Amino acid sequence: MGDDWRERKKARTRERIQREALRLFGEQGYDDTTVAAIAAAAGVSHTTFFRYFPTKEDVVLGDDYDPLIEEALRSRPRSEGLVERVRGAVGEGLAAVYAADRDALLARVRLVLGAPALRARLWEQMQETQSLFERALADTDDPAEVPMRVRIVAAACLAVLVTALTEWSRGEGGAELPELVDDAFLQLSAELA
Amino acid sequence: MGDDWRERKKARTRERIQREALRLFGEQGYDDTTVAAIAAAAGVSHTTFFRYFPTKEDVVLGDDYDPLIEEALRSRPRSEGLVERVRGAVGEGLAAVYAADRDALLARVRLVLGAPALRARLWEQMQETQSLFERALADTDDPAEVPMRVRIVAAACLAVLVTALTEWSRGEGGAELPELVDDAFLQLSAELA
DNA sequence: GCTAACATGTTAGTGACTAACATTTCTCCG
DNA sequence: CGGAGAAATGTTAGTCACTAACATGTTAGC
Repeated sequence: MGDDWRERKKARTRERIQREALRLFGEQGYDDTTVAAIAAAAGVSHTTFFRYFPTKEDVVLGDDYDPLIEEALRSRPRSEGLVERVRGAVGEGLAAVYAADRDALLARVRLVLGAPALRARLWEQMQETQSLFERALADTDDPAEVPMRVRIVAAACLAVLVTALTEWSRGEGGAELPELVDDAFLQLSAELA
Repeated sequence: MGDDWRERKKARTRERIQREALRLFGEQGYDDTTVAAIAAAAGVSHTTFFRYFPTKEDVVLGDDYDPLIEEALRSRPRSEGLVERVRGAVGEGLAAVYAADRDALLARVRLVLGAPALRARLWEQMQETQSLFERALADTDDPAEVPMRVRIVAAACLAVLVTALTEWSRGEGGAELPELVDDAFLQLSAELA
């Protein structure tokens, strides 16, 4: 039971660090906020910061959307085309996240796309997401079994997704994300018909 | 005329730094090679290194392929579909580079895809290439004028290109790059027809 | 209360990168 | 030829992300 208390305390510390970090990033920008400053604001030492977040980028980039999307992807009927399956699954997963966290999500996307260091890490993270897409679409767990065709579609879909996210983050409150994403996939399909 | 000599000397120094860097990267890996070691091997100080290359990554990532592809893209007939234009232009540009530099290119691609830090920068560079693709395809110089449809296609095409490059770099000498790239574009088109 | 586990802090280091200033190396002109 | 002035290079010292070693505190369970 003491473990519970410990875990709760750690979780609170983690959240405090993240909250202060995001606040400072918003106030002075990502690059101009040092890890030392975040640690100080959260009342911990910089080593503690790194014990909770392996890198400065991880404070912003960590999320758990992947399992959600994988689940949605795997449960799509195989009768649909590959792009169609991705479009459906992403739309589904997105709707949930979007309804709950729209504003926070927008702030985060803007932060990430605005800071080169974060953008770079985003791509790296996307690579993992893509690998997950591929395995889900190819219905396997072994990356080596994924056929080229599926890899190509997965790569293209992820790229389209990022394009929609970018558009959303730049938009002046005009279009909403789920709609933008859906449109983007449709336009990709339309282009080649 | 003295300027000529100066420029030539600078060019030689630059090449010496790059050559030593690539050699060391090959021997001990990217991460385990410090800038100080590269500078020492090239017989310069580390500040001089940074005067020639703004970052360690730039030693590997700089190339001049973009203007080549832009030229090829802009001179394609507008009657073709967007993907078709990209496929043609990339194929054209690639053929030239490939014929001259195949082995060096392969080594470079392997190095980049194998080192996370380099991979991250590659995406950043790709973003610029994508912006160039978009403007060329949309026949404009103003990024704001590029329609969403073109942005989507450009993003998808770049993603497909990288997928082909990845496959090539992993391949055991099997398929050759121009062929892989061409196939990849065709498979993208086929998927949506 | 005592002790062992665990979280945190301190200190010192590495490595990429920058800025300020000193030094060398040319170039060009008188 | 020789010296003024520019351009390239070196030296030094600093910042910042991140790591490792070790010390200190804090809690858990007996």
